[in-house]
Amino acid sequence: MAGMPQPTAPRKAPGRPPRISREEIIGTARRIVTEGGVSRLTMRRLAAEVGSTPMALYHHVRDKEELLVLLLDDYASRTLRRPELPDDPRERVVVAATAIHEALAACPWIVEVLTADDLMSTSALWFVEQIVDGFVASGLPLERAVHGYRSLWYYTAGEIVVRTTAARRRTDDGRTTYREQVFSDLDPDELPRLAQAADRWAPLTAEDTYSDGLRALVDGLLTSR
Amino acid sequence: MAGMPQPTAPRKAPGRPPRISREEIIGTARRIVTEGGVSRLTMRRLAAEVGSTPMALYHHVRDKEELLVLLLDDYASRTLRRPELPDDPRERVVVAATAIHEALAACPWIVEVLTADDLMSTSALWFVEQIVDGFVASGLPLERAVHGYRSLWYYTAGEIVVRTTAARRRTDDGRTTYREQVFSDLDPDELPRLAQAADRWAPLTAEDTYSDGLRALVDGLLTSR
DNA sequence: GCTAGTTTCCTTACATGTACAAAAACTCAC
DNA sequence: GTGAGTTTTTGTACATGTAAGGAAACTAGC
Repeated sequence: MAGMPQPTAPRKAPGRPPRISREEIIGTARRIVTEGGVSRLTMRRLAAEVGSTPMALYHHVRDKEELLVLLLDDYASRTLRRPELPDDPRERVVVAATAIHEALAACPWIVEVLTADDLMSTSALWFVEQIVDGFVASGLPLERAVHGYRSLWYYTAGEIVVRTTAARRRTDDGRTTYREQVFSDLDPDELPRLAQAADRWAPLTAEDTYSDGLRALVDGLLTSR
Repeated sequence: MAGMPQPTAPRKAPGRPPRISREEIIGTARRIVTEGGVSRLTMRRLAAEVGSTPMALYHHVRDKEELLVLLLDDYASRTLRRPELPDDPRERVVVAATAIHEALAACPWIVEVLTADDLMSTSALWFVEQIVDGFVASGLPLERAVHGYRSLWYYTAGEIVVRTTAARRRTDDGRTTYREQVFSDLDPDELPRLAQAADRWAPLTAEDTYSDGLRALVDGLLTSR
């Protein structure tokens, strides 16, 4: 039995044996991001850190965007913890959506990836299941339940994308933005409500109203017929 | 009167006279985008088309992102038409939000810019006013009305960003995505609802349910206290 | 005219994502 | 062993956004 192939794997695959793996790439990418932020994550740096060349990465990952999606899935799989769900199906939906939102809001990089059409990390599927099931248990037909989940996802992804981008713009530079300037000279005759709210606009839009809107959306989805 | 400065402008500004203007830049950028899509819009091409150099653009525009924001405002100002608004304040909100959504959905470039914290083109302010006013007229205090508008914006921006990105991914390549693959082998015991909906998932999520979700959100915002 | 000051523009340079093609490292059939 | 086939890696090259510094074109004061 001495001439046997490696005991761990029969070793049949032809071609040049890989020196790096997708897992290694993702792990190193995660380290780079947690250490220095997502802006430090370049294909060249990543390649250097795994001891390879930039183009070698492209045999394990289609492009940088896919790498970020994989990073998001990786992140979700290791931070998403299933919460205790209440019995009331409506509350179940709210709690599951809030859990997703909290996890995503805590990792504000990957905003670009949030534009994925779904949160389809395997570990996130449980949450999607709970939401859809909560809708069904509340009386919605399955089709409406899926649509309801979609609406929640639009709202959740939109909230995070909009808020983190706004925050990024604010820290980028202290220059008066075009938008602030628009608000300073409003015509109270043409736009009375906005003029009325003008000075309170910035603090108002800075408030965290995610759960308010979420509850409203869930309520609306469940009562409309 | 022969030695007078130009009749159009007294000409007092010191410094080298500009050869290009922000308006010219935006106009040319709009032409490039409408002719060849947003992918054709590079700083170098834009500079060439206005007869200048790339870096000269940066004296009229902070960076490419600001250029895109300006393009969006430009687009909004010339395509947003104020619709007839119904008397019922709730319907007013729905109609105004739908108008914004339609205009934005029709121009799927600028997805990146949609992540702006608001739609603050001057021409869009009227719509924001109608939404806020509709909420107030329905009995919400101003503060809640502004929050309501915010929720609508999250939902609307999220819908457009998610949907257009999904569409882009689909046309990019016909390869089986990771997400499709996840759905093909679901454990019906752990995720019964998803397994139940699995084969219908793609068509279901392709349906346009914006107005359903919008109505639900508005209803929820108006009935919750 | 000349100099100083100001604004706009241009040249050069760099970091980045990634296309393309060739080289390298392996398996298998002979 | 040799050659064909396959997969991974590498080297080179290009387009892009944009930072940095200097040149150019003007005005105002002398």
